[in-house]
Amino acid sequence: MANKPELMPGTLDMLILKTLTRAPLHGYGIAQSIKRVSDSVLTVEEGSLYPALQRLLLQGWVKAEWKKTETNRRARYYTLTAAGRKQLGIEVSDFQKMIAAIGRVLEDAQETA
Amino acid sequence: MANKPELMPGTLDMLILKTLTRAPLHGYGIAQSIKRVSDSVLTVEEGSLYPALQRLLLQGWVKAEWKKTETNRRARYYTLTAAGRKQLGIEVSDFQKMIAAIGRVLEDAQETA
DNA sequence: AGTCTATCCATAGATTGTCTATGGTTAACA
DNA sequence: TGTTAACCATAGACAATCTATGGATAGACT
Repeated sequence: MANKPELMPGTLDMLILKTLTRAPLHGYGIAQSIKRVSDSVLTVEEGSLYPALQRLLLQGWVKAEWKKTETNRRARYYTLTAAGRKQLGIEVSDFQKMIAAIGRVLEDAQETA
Repeated sequence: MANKPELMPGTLDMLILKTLTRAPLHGYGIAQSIKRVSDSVLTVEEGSLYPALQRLLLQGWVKAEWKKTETNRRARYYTLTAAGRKQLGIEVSDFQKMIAAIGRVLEDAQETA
């Protein structure tokens, strides 16, 4: 309870998949992108990122291949698969449903039973 | 990965605290209220609820007392404390910040680096 | 009288997903 | 030469949820 999480549990896979809709990226780049786009509110630690990528690979939602970066380094690039794109849709929809429901609880003044 | 969670991890304490801003309630009633207000999207299982209430008690965010319900049953009523009210404010604010950040990632078309 | 359902409490153990901590390689630059 | 940033990855700790279990009692129905 001492430290605030930098991420909402359960949303990481969705964030990664969404990030990959724009272009294939390596792990490090994914983490940077999420941080940048979220104005540094969301920070993906490497200890969360790489296990998550393994999960996504296993599920077949992304595929990976080793390449060279523009800076001449060896890196593993991840690409969204068709199944991954579909999964992203499901996750976004579930997420928005959840958020809306939580919103109803937070905003509710006095509901009628 | 087979079953979707009925709750977003990390939001339960907030939902409970919010529910108690309207009136003191017993555990069972809290769960019912959350379910009702959220149109059954959010379901708090008893195995999540009671441990959560213990946490909240320990933190001093709620206090409890045994009473009789209108239906003449023995139940433990929880009341929000001043500290709990403050904590709720913090959690809501953090939550909204997170949601906004996730929204930026999900909506983003093409950001400029 | 007996049984069923809903109301109410609570804990134990499994599971999941995050975190921290660790350890490694290599390009670029001071 | 050493330091930093870019990259990969795993192990183990930890937190929060779930499932499963167990119990008690009021009220309705048979």
